[in-house]
Amino acid sequence: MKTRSSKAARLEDVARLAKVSTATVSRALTLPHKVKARTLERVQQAASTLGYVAHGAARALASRRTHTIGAVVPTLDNAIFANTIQALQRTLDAAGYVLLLASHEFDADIEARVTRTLIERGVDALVLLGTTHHPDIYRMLESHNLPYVLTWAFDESGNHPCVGFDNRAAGLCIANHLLDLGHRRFAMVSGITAHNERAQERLAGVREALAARGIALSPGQVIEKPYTHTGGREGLRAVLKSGDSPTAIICGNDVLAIGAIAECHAQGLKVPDDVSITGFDDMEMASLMTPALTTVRFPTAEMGVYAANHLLARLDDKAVELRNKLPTELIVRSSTATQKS
Amino acid sequence: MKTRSSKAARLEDVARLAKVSTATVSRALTLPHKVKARTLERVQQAASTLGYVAHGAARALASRRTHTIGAVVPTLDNAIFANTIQALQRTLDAAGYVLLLASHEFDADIEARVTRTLIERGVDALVLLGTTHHPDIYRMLESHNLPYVLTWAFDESGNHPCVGFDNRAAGLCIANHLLDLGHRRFAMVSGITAHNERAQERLAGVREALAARGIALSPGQVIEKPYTHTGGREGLRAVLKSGDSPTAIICGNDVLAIGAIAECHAQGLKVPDDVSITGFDDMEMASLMTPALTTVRFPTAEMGVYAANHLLARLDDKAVELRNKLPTELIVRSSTATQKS
DNA sequence: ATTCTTCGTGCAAGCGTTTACATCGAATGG
DNA sequence: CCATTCGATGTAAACGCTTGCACGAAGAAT
Repeated sequence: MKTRSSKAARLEDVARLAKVSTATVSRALTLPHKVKARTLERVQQAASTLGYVAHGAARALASRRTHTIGAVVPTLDNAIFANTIQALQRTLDAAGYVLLLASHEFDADIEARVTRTLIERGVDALVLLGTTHHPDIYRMLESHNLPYVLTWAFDESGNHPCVGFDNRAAGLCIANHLLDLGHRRFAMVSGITAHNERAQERLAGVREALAARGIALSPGQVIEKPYTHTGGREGLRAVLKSGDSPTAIICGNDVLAIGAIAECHAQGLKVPDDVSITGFDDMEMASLMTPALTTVRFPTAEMGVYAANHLLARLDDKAVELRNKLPTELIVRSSTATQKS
Repeated sequence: MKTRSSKAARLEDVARLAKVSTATVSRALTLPHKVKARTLERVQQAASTLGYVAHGAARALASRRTHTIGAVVPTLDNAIFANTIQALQRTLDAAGYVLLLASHEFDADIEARVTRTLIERGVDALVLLGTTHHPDIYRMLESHNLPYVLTWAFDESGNHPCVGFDNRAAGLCIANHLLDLGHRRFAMVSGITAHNERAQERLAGVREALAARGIALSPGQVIEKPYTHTGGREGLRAVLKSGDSPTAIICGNDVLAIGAIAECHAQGLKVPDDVSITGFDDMEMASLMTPALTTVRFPTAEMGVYAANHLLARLDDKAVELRNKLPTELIVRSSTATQKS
C-alpha cells in the first residue's frame, strides 16, 4: 500500500525553520492578522521553502471543519446539471471551499449510500437535488446537524431550505403556449416520474392546463423515458405508434426534445410543420439547433451560485432566506407553430 | 460557527454498547474477517442502532488514506469532459472511492492553485487532464509521492503515466478525409492553443496533412476561440471575413463545430453544400443534429474507466501499464461532402 | 510610577480513528 | 500432557493539526 511520502513537511518542520512554535505557524497560516508582520513573513518564507502543504485530515480533525461541501446529483452526463455544478464549484472555490461530488443515476438507494459516504468524508454542508429523498438521508442530515439546501424544486412543505423552480408552473406555461397556438391533440414524453418530483410536477402542470380546456391525456399519450437523447427518440416512436397522431409533443426536458426532433427527421416528419415539439430547461443547445427549440428557461447557473452562497452564509452564521423560487420563462422559438383546425 | 453535532456517535460509543474495545469495533467495520462472527454481529447491531457514521478525517489521519481521488479538469461545462468524469466517478465509486473535483477554466495558475487544494484535502491520487502543467504541480506530486495519471493526451516524453489519444493523428485523419473529398481551400477554427497541447496537436496534425499536399494555412485561416458554441459562431464569422472563402472548415472540437454550423444557418450557408464542417470528439449530439456531424470519435468514457482503474491498481500496488493510447476513429456523417473543382 | 489592557506567543490537551504490540485462551502437534 | 502456534481481543501510542489558556512585554490610562 502506497502511503503519503514521509518527506512531506509538517507544521513542526515549518515551526523549527521559522524558529517559532507550531501554534504560531498554524495561526500565521489561517489567521494572519493574529500574528506580527515580521513573524508572519518568517513563517511564510519557511513554509514556501519547504513546500509545505497542510494536512487536511489533521486540520479537519482538530478544527471540526473540512471546508468541503458535498453535492449529490442524479448524473453529470446531462449538460443542464453540469451547468449548475460548474456555477456551484466556481462560487465555492472563490470562498475557499472544495466541492465533493457524487451521482446516483436516479436511484434512491444509491443516493442514500453516496450521501452517507459524503457525510463520512466530512462535508460541512450538502447540496441535494430535488425534494424527495430517502428517509435515511434526512435522518443523517438531522443527526449530524448538517446544513443543506435542496435545489431544482421548490419545497412547498416549507420544511427544508431550498432554491428551485416551480416545475408545475413551467408545465402549465408550455402547455398553454401550445393550446394558444391551436393545438388540441397532445402527447408527452416525460422523464421517469418515480422518485422525481420535478418530472411529476411538469407533467401535472401540463395536465392541469389541458384539463382547463377539457383535454385529458390518456395513458398511451404519456410515455416515460430516461432523460437521454435515446429516450427522446424512443419516446417519439412510442407516441407515434400509439395511434392518435398528436400535433404537439411536450418533452420532459430539452435532451428528450432533441432526441425526439432527431427521430422526427429520421421518420420524415417536419418540425414544426407536421408536429410541434417543446422542451424544458433551455440548455444552450436549444437555441442552436434547427429548428431552434421552444422551451422554458430555468436559470440553472444562477441556482448554483445561489445554493453556494446560501450554504456559505449559513456556515458563517449569517441570516439567509431559507426558500427561494427562481423565475422561469417561456422561450418561443421555431419548433412550435400554429395548428389550423 | 456551526459545528458538527455533539450527538453524533463515535467509535467509543459503539464499543461501549457492544461491550468490546474500540480496536475491535474498528476492525469489525473495516476488516470484518478479522473478528469472530458473534462479535461482528454485536458490533454491527450497535453501530446501526446508534446510527454510527465514521469520522473520515480521523480515519484519514490515522490510516494515512482518504479513499478520495481528485480530478482537475478545464471545465465541467463541456459535455465531453462530463462524460469522462461520469465514467471516472462511477468506477471509483464501485471501488469505494470518492471523487473530489476541481476545474480551472483553462487557466494554468488556477490549475496549480486548485491542485494544491486537492492535495491539501488529502487525495490518495490525482487525475490530470492534458500533459502540460505548471511546474509547481509536478513538484507537489513528486514531493507528496502521489500517484497520478494524465488523460486526454499521450505523453510522448514517457515521463508520466497517461491514458489518452493521439490528437495529432486525429487532426491528420480528418484533414485527409476532406482532402480526399476534393477540398483545397481550408480554414480551421481551433481551440485556444496556449497551454493546451490537445489543441496544438490537432492543429499540427491538420497542418501536416495539408502540407503533404502542398497546402499551407495562413494565419488568417486559423482562428483560435474558446471551446464554446459562441466561440464556434464567432470563429465562423471571422473565417468568412478573412476573405478567401474556404470550402472546408475544420473545428477544434464538436462544440465549436455545432456553433459554426448554427452560424452557417444564420448566414444562409448550406452545410455541406456550400461548406463542409468537421469536429473532434464525437459527443452524442454530433449524430443527432442536422446535418449530422463528421468528426473523430474519442472514447472518452472508456478513458474515464481506464484512468480510474489505473489509479486503483497502483493504490493496490498492482502492476499496470503506465501509458495507454486509446484508438480514435473517423466518423463520416453528412456535414462533409465532395467538392467538385 | 502603577495598574489595567492588549497583543503576540508558547504550552499542551485534545480531535476520533488505526494499528503495532501484548495478552490470553484454545487448538494443534509431537 | 507439555510446548507451540494461532486466532481473537485489548492497550495505548501515534497521526498532524487547532485552540483554550497562561504568560510576559508593551502600551494606555490614571
